Amino acid sequence: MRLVVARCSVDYAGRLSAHLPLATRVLMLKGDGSILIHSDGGSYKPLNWMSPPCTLSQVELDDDQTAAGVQQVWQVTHAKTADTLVVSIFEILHDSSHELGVDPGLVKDGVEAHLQKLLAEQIEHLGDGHRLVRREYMTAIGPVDILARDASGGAVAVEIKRRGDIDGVEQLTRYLELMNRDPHLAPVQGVFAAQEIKPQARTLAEDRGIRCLVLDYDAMKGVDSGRPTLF
Amino acid sequence: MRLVVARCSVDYAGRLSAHLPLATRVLMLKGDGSILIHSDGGSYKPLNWMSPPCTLSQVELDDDQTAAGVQQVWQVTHAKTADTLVVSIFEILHDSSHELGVDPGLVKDGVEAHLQKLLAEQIEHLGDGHRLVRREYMTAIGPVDILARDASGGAVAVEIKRRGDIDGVEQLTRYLELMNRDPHLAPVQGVFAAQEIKPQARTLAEDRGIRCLVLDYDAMKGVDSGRPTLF
DNA sequence: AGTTTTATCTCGATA
DNA sequence: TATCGAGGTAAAACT
Repeated sequence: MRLVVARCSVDYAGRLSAHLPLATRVLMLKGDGSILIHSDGGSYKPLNWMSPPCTLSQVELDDDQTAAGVQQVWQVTHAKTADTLVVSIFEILHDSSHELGVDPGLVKDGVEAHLQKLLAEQIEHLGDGHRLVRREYMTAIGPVDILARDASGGAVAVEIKRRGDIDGVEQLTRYLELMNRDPHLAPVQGVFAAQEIKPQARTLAEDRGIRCLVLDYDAMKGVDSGRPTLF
Repeated sequence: MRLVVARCSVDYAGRLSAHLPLATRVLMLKGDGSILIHSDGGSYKPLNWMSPPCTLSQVELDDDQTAAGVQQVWQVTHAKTADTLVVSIFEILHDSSHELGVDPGLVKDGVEAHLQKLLAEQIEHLGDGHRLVRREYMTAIGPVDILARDASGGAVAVEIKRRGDIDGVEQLTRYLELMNRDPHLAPVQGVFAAQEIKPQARTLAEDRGIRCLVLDYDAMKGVDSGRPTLF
């Protein structure tokens, strides 16, 4: 990631043509070759940009550009569509590079968070006599969605997904390994709960002694907070 | 404009809830209070953000946060919707501020301009034997989009709109009145060209002897600059 | 100013 | 891999 603050003008030719007159702006050059041109306002959308996959190259200046005071010209070309972005730099006011590494990415909590809340409230879905210990039970490698105790007092760890895939089973397996080393918890029963569980995930889970539980989101919503559905 | 590179985690609560685990990212703080959180990849869309109008405030740390190694917590709250973005900063790797000034903004060759360009290039859409005199033909009350000559040399004035409404017909009528006073041009035939022509506009135009022409933008784009479409 | 349409849309999910 | 639909859509055009 390279951050440049510069007086520049920009020309884009692609799906449409666009031009940015000379002004001071922030240029964000990402590791994948893409570039964003931001002003000090507006929304998250840049004034102009080039999406990956693309390549940036520095262009030789012609006499007109030199006479106009241009110091550098960057040409960013899209690998597939041949869209081009030309940045004419008149003055660089700041220039720094930073190693960011790969981002773990955004975790969206919509239905999944709601499912967790509902199952915690309606813990009887796990089986008769179950009671909630806590949501987001913290372990060294992250929080387990729900920790409960069954009728005989045995620990139950629940991983909740909207769509139950193999990844979710692997995740729960890691939690179970860790939790089963804790003498206060072991033995811990695993429950993989989801609105829909893929056959492969179910096979893997059951092979590992993890119980699968399909949740009916709408039905659980209907008795949300103990208030039965009106319809 | 303040640029910060930091190890941080981010939580957003608004229309949805979202969480960004601890990682190194770029924080762009704009003059209007808005904030963008970018990783070193993806497209122009930030991982997370807050749009203006919003305010940023620094929050006191609680014991848990201090114990976890948090150095600063920023809370950004939207002025209207009360959406909040909480940035927990563990380490600041870069921090710089820059005066950018007001941006003159993007100049776009929009769709209407593009339609004009396309029709000028494909002037045969006006009819066999037509040839372009010039685009943006200047008159005392403003430029006519296209001036052409038909097969017999008669002047043709074209008004182009994306959506052909009565206003456009009135506008063309004024131009025609003026141009028909010019002995070098008169008599001038009017053509009202648009992607879509409203029935009222068509009725008015034809009542005034103005020809209506519906343009197929996509088809015209397909032969843009003489380069035929590949599909 | 409120509403509708567009977008260099982006982005995820699905067949 | 192409296609479809939603988006914290945002932003422009139109009523």
